[in-house]
Amino acid sequence: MPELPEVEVLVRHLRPRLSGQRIGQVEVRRAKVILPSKASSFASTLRGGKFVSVERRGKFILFRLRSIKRRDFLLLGHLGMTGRMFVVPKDAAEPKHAAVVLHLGKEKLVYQDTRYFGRLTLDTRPLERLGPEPLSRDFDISEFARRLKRSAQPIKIRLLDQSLVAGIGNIYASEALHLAGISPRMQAKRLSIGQIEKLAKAIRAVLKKAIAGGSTIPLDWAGARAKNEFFYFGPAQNYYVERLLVYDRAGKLCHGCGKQIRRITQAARSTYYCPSCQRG
DNA sequence: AACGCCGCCTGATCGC
DNA sequence: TGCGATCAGGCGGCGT
Repeated sequence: MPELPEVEVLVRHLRPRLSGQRIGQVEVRRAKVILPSKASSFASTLRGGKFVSVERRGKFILFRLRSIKRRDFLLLGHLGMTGRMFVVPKDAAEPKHAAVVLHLGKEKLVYQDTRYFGRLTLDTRPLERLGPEPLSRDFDISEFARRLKRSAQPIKIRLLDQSLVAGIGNIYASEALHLAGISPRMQAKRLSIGQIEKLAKAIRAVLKKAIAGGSTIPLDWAGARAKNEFFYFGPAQNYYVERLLVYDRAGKLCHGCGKQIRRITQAARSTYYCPSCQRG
């Protein structure tokens, strides 16, 4: 799942490749990903627009564009479960399930999404619901604690709520809880202040480390040819999946204590943890 | 208002 | 071997 680190790595990759480029023809191959815009208005709004900046907010990609009339507006991207973005030469073959193609002269930006859960849209309302950025100063521990204190849900489930903290998904929720030594099953309101502080630190540490390690996202489509395409990072040196501590490691040994990692299901999602290192 | 559950999608895997 | 059934999972929407 593309989460904050994957999106950050992708944004850093796209930024120099897109800034200053002007959009020509706009192809919407799968209309649902641009909802609620209509294909015609989406295309006419984008056409002629110039990329001014590429930023990240939570798991969203913010493309700031400047129209011919020098009016700035945002194009919002979300990768959902299986979304990818590639800047490739204009004549390059396209991957299966290319949902939107923005032509940029000698190149093109391809938004590909196997399951079409993602978005590339002019509707910026989803940003209003987001909680603080965990890697910025906006991430306030006392507010984090206050919100956790009023929930009886397991902490793992709470961490997936984007209005609590923006950008954490299924992978890094498990990873952060492991690093903090907290059981994913523990009710949010039962965490001590000490545990909450430890968790906040762990969240930041895990996300930073994943960004530095290149996260788990393939940026180079030509290189993404492994059996499980998502877990292949083009240039082999940045292959962060191998450094995940618990995620997708059921039955394998915990690096901390040597006992087996366990997989459980919470709210219909897989959670991985070490029952020995993460008690409570 | 917190919380559980469904539907959206496709591809991988499972069961017969 | 082949083919249909099942499952995964971010997130919005809806009902309680």
